[in-house]
Amino acid sequence: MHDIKFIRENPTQFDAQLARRGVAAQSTSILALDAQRRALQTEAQQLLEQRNAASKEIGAAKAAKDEAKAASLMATVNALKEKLPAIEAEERVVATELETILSSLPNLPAADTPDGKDEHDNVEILKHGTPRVFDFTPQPHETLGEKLGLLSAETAAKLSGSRFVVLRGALAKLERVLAQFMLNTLTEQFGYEEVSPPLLVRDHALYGTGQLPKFGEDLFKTTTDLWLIPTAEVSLTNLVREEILPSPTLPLRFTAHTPCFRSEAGSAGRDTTGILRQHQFYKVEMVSITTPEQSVAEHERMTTCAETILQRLGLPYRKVLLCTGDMGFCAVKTYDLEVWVPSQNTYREISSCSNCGDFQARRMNTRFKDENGKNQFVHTLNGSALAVGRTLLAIMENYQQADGSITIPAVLQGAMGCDSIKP
RNA sequence: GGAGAGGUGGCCGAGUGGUUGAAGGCGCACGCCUGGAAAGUGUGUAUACGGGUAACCGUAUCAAGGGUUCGAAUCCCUUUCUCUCCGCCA
Repeated sequence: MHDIKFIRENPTQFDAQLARRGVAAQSTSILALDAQRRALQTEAQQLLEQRNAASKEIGAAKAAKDEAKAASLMATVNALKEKLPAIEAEERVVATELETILSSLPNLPAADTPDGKDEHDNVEILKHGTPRVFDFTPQPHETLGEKLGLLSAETAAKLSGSRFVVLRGALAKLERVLAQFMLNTLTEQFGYEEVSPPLLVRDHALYGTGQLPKFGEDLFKTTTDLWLIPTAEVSLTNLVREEILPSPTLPLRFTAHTPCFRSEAGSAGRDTTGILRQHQFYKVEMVSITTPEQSVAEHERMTTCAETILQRLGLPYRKVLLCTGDMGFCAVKTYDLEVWVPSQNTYREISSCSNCGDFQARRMNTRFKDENGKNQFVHTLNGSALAVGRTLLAIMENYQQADGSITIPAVLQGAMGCDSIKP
C-alpha cells in the first residue's frame, strides 16, 4: 500500500518510480481523487459538527425542561440530516476507488534496484562454487528418482493430477532431513525463532502480504473461504499484523517449515516434469520485522543466511539482483539465489530474499514505537532458506553418480544415517 | 455442531440513551517531599484523519460493519473473536 502523503508531496517522483516498473503514471488521477475525497470529508465533518453541537443543546434543553426549544432544535438537526447521507455515500465511493488504485499498484523499487524488463536484465552479483564436470551425462532428477524407485509423478497423478510427486524411502527422508538442517541452522546460528503457523488463512492476511486483491488466481481457496498459504511469508509476516511493537524488540526474526500451495495458473507448459514446479512443496521461510533503519542491513544478512545453507550443502549457486521488471509486487529490492541444475545446464531459482520496506506494514497496520514515542510503520523482509523440494532436486542432480546412486552431502550424513542412496 | 456468557484506553475495571474520549485503580512521565530511596503528594498520560504557518480547532474510534434516534459504549441486526458446558473428533 502506498502512502498518500508521499504521493501528494512527490507526485513526479512517484510516477517516475512506477515507470521503472513499467506502470503508467498515476499521480494525477490519484491526487484528483484524493482532493475530492478530502473536500467531501471536510464537508461531512462540518455537518456532523453542527449536528453534534445541536444535539448537545437538545440534551441541555431537555434537562432544563424546555421542550419548545428542544423541539425547534430537533427540526434544524433533521434538516442537516437530509444532506449528510448523500455526502457520506459519495465520500465512501471516492475513498473506495482511491483505495482500489492504491492497493493494486506495486511497491516502488529501491534506488539500487536495476532497471529492466524481465529476468534477462537481472544483474549477477556473484557465483559461488564450480559446477561439477561430469564424466558421464548427468540425468535429470526425475529420471534418477524413478530409477531408484523412490520418486513417482505417475503415482501422484492417480491421486492428484499433474504437478505432484510421491517421494518414498530415502528420498522422503532426505527431504525431511534437509528441512531439519535448514531450520536448525537458522535457529541455532542465526537467531531465528521457529514458528509452526497456520497453513489456512483469511483473506485479510493475504491482503496484508500483497497476494490479494490482485493475485487470487494463483492461490487455492477452500469452501469455507479460507485460503491455503502459497508461502509461509503470509503466516509469519501477519504474526505482527495490527500490532504496535516496542522498538527494542526489533528486529524480529521468524522461520517456519511449511508446505506451500500454488495453483500455478499461467505457468502451463513450464517445468512440467520433476519436482521443480509443483502445486505443493515444502519451504523453509525466513521473515524479519525491522525498523526502517535496519532493513537494508537485515536484507543482506538474510540473504547471507540462505547462502550459508547452500554453501554447507556444497551446492554451486549464483546470486542475482533482480531488475525492476522481474521483482515481486511488494518488493523494494530482491536477491535471488539460483542453484546449479546439471541436467538443465543452468542456474535455477532456489531462494528469493526481498525487502518490502513499509509496503506490507501499511497493509497490515504494523507499527513500532520509535525513540520519540511516535508510531512508525515497520519494514518487513522475507526470504527462502531454502525451497526444500528444489534443494532436494539440486542434491540429487549435483551429487549423482554414474551408477544412478546419489551421494549424501557430508553435513547430512549423520541425520540420514548413510552416505549415499543406492539403487 | 447445540446451549450460554462475554469483548471498554498500555493493563485492570465502572458505566443500559444526553458535556463520557470515556469514572476509579495500576502502570508510565515530569514535579514536590527526602541526605538518598521507598512511601506520600501534585500534574500529565490514546490513535487516525481533516482544517490551520502555528497555537489550536474539528471528525471518528468502547471487537468490526450496518441500523434505530435530534443524540448510542449504552437499544436492534450481521459478522468476528474469547470463555464455560454438552456433542463430535486427531
